[in-house]
Amino acid sequence: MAAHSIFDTLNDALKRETLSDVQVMRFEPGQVLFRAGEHCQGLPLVIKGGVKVQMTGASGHSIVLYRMTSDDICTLSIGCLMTGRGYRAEAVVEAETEAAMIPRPLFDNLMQQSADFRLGIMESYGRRLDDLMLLVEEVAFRRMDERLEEWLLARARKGQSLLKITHQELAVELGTAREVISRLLKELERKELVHLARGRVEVTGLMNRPPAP
Amino acid sequence: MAAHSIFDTLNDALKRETLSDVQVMRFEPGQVLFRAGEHCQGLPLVIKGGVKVQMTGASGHSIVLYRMTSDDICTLSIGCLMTGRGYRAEAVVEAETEAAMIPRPLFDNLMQQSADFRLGIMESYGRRLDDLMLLVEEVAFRRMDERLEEWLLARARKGQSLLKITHQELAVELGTAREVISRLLKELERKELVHLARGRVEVTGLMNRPPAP
DNA sequence: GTTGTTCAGTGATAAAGTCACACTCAACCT
DNA sequence: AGGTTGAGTGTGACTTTATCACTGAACAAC
Repeated sequence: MAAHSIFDTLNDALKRETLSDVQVMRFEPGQVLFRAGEHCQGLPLVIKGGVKVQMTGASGHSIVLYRMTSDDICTLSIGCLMTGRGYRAEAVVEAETEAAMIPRPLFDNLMQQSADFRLGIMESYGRRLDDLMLLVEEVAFRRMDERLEEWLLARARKGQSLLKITHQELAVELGTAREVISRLLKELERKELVHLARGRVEVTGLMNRPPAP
Repeated sequence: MAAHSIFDTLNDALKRETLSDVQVMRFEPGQVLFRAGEHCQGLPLVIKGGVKVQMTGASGHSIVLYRMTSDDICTLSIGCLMTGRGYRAEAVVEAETEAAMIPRPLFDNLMQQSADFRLGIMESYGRRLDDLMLLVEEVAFRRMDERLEEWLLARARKGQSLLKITHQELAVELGTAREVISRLLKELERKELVHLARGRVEVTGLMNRPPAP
């Protein structure tokens, strides 16, 4: 199934209007799309690249909530745009990203004119809610060693098995403390499932595990 | 600010059409609006009452995700309706509830015709995302004793301080095990902040605490 | 009453989070 | 080159939370 942008569903007139109103921006890894507390300026639609959305608790700990990739619209921004409240999370660019910034009037217009656009937005929202519900369940009930193994395995499967990541970053991925990750990784190394180096985790022996449930 | 239904924003023609298409249903406490795995039949809009939405993990443990009250539309159902997937959570009626069941065609129609209706839906979604993000943070980073105290305090403030609830139910509210709640409550009783009885928690000494952050 | 059933209490143990600090490696700077 | 710096990692000691396996208490139905 070829990925296709939500814009492809628009008719020619709408597409022309969209192209004239939309501002395409480029972002480099590490750049911050928005921070907690800031107000929404426009609605980002990721054309290509990767952005992670994470939030920081009162304790100072952070956790990655979800990721946006090609053709994802930032549902969080819709909420901020509609209610006028500030962001509760922050978005950090991971891979080189192109995003279309949709101004509010254009968004309103598209919502009114295109049933497919509406459907796309609703589906995005549905997926985000699902993601977050799943995350709540994970964080509340699942064991950290399992979650870590699954995370590493998922990354290793799609891409190389040599991951460039620090223990601290892994801790933020799973919403725990760095020490916990360090100890669990040591344990995995003892079982010869990974090989560790500074800023690196090489997955060596997890590959024939049952996939995530 | 008087609560007003999202329907009040509609013009007369739409309101007439809506009233003829919508089926108002009544639910008693304990009834289940939908279960995990089931497919969505129509979009519930709560007119009055209270419904809790909770999910159960693979471990068999449950956690309350959020609640719906007057004028809340079930955003979870929109997602199911749009994507055709089954529910991931279940909805349990807490107080006697009246809800309008909106069929898909009417929903599509309203989304097309009314900007205010669209705005209302978007705002609902925004609130749900916010709720869930906050919940993730709570579950991931906050201490259980604090969360329990805050939960009891919030309930005690709006209503009577004598709560009819079991330890098991409290455990589901906070997404933990019953034993944990039992021990924490015992500790609170020892500090003379609550008084315990079978199926009851009376909040006696928490009232002059700092409100939730 | 007796008999179930739901609810609550508790000890033992394991997993996870917190705090404090030491060590290691790589980059940068005279 | 040697030294300094800072991010990244390892670990012990301790607390909090989760899990397991029970026991007993309160209530309802018979």
